Amino acid sequence: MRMKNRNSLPTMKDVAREAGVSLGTVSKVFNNIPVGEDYRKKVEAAAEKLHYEVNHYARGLKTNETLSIALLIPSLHHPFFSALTDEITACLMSRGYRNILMITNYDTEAEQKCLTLVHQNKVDGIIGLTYNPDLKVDASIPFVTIDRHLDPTIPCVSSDNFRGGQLAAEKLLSLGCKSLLFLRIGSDIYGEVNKREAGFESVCRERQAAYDSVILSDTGTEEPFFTYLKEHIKNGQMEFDGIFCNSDHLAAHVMAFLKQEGIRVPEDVQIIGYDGIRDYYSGRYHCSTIVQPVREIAETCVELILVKDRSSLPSLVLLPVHYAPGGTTRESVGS
Amino acid sequence: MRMKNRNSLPTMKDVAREAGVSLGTVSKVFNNIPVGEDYRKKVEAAAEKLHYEVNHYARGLKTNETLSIALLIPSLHHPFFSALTDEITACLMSRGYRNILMITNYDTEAEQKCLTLVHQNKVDGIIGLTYNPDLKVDASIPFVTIDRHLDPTIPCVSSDNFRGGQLAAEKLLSLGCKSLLFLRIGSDIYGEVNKREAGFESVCRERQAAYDSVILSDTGTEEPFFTYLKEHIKNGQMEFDGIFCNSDHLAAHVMAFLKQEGIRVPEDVQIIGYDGIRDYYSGRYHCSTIVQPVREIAETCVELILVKDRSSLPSLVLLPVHYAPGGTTRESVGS
DNA sequence: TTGTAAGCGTTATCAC
DNA sequence: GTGATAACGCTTACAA
Repeated sequence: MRMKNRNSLPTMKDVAREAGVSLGTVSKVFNNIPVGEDYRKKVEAAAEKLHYEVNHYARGLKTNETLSIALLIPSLHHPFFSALTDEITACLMSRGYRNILMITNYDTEAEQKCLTLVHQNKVDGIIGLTYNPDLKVDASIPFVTIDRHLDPTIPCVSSDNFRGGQLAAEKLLSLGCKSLLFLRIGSDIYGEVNKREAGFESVCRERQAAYDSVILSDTGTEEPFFTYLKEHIKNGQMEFDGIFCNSDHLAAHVMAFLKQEGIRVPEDVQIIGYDGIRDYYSGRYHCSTIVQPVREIAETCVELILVKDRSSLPSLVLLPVHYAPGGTTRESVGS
Repeated sequence: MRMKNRNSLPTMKDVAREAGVSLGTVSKVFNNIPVGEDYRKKVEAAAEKLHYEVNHYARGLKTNETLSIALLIPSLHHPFFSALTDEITACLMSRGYRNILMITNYDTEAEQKCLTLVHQNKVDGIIGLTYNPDLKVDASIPFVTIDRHLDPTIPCVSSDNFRGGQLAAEKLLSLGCKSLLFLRIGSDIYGEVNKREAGFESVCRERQAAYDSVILSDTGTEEPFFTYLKEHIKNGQMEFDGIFCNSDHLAAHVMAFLKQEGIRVPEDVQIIGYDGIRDYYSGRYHCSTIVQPVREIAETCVELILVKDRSSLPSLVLLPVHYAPGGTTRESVGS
């Protein structure tokens, strides 16, 4: 058996020689193209013997298919992002695709740079959870976004944020709250996530419930919330008795502040967050929350990115959310 | 300008034609091989105009370099794994490499299967945090493991587990503990992680402190610990006053159990865990803990995997840990 | 220096 | 159904 010049691996040519058939036949075997049964056997035996594996790079060069998808995600420190990444990766793998992971660190420039990197890599598609409102994406490569709209031709997958906001308001009201508050901090750019507020407010208005909302653009500090909250504490009594926070993360910070101010949760004020990722250590939710269907979001992204005919894709797919109690609401009271 | 047959992207040939130079010259420009200044200018202009990007697949086919590294990790739900993955990915990207992420789900077969997948993909190296004790790895491809030993020729990167165990014992003793306990649950196969116990015990013996330890193989339940602990509670009083848990995760479960039994932490018993990943929501440690240097581990893995001359690699690299109080120890007492 | 041409390991199009 | 052979887009001797 001849060794190739490099320390290199066997090629189809080697398999062909070993099996005593032609190169083309070997290729057909590995592409499930009909071939005489005896030939197939010989090829398979030879491949086995040589430990042959098809070279995806050579194949990709010919077919323009790489069986790999790039995922752009801001960070894996956020449990929602890491859960999403986990599910997307698993889902891709189960379909024979590889995930090229790119961490963008919430940096709009990094996002754009990743796209050119990925472009060089000739991936078959990109799934992106990004913050750059005017990300320049190459129309020639399949793209799916999570929570953000980039272009009407690019499908966006998200949880049903509007419904989530409604659910939160409905729940707080049914749990006996009389005066509601919505708190949000995050990116200024418009995304699906903004609809949480709209859903929340629609219920408040419909039921003629008192409510207020405070929206903070993402400056890195929640201080303004605390200033606001402080102004609304009179005689150690909170003016609001139900708070819907845009995320579980924000809810955690608000709870820490309230504790420090001597306001009890859920006795004095009930809180609902959004995301619904369970704490890894305790297995519990961090707070009562609107749970995002992480797996369904992941599966939908993967399905959409792999669709061959991209002429008639949905521009938006909304996946159902549900409410889960997590100790920051008084479930026994209302329902 | 001629359009290629497919909807395809410009190639070096196109750039060469556009710039009025030869194919080889274009290649040289993109590989930083000396070329006349005026030629370089022309090529760069043409590339810019055509939005040319080099095709990594074609290049990889020639050079046998793919600029991509595969990472095998059990899951991203575990905060330590997701933090590690985040850092490794960022580190790879900063060096112009891509991360092909593979989730193995703690499944030894999946681990092996990933390796063949990755083999096809012709990655330049593999970083693996795996559980399969007899993983068959191809010696021809650079490999670095985290926390496990596969083969003396394969570098293993880990935190200094022995020192971590020592630190935990030293800390508990200096905080006034008289009777120590070590608790561990996890994979049976021998890895660096096992040294936590040895370090802990070495200090206990040296200082002639009373201690016991309970080791559980990973059957999915911590019940036996609780049975054991229960047996050592007399009159609502715990026999041990200092517990070192193999992980923060285990510490969390032990704490939950103790709370349920009416044992107070840290008043009655002090607890130290291992890992030291801060809670994303509160920014705090989950417990007093031995902190693993996640970033350093990531950087070391990346450095080792990219080393060209693989003839003289260390077989083991231990990175320093430190202790961090996290509310489950009585810091004021001892130090 | 710059251009030319021979592969890298596949797939795909032909004749046979 | 099978076997040559020409691409795919690039790197790299080697020739000019």
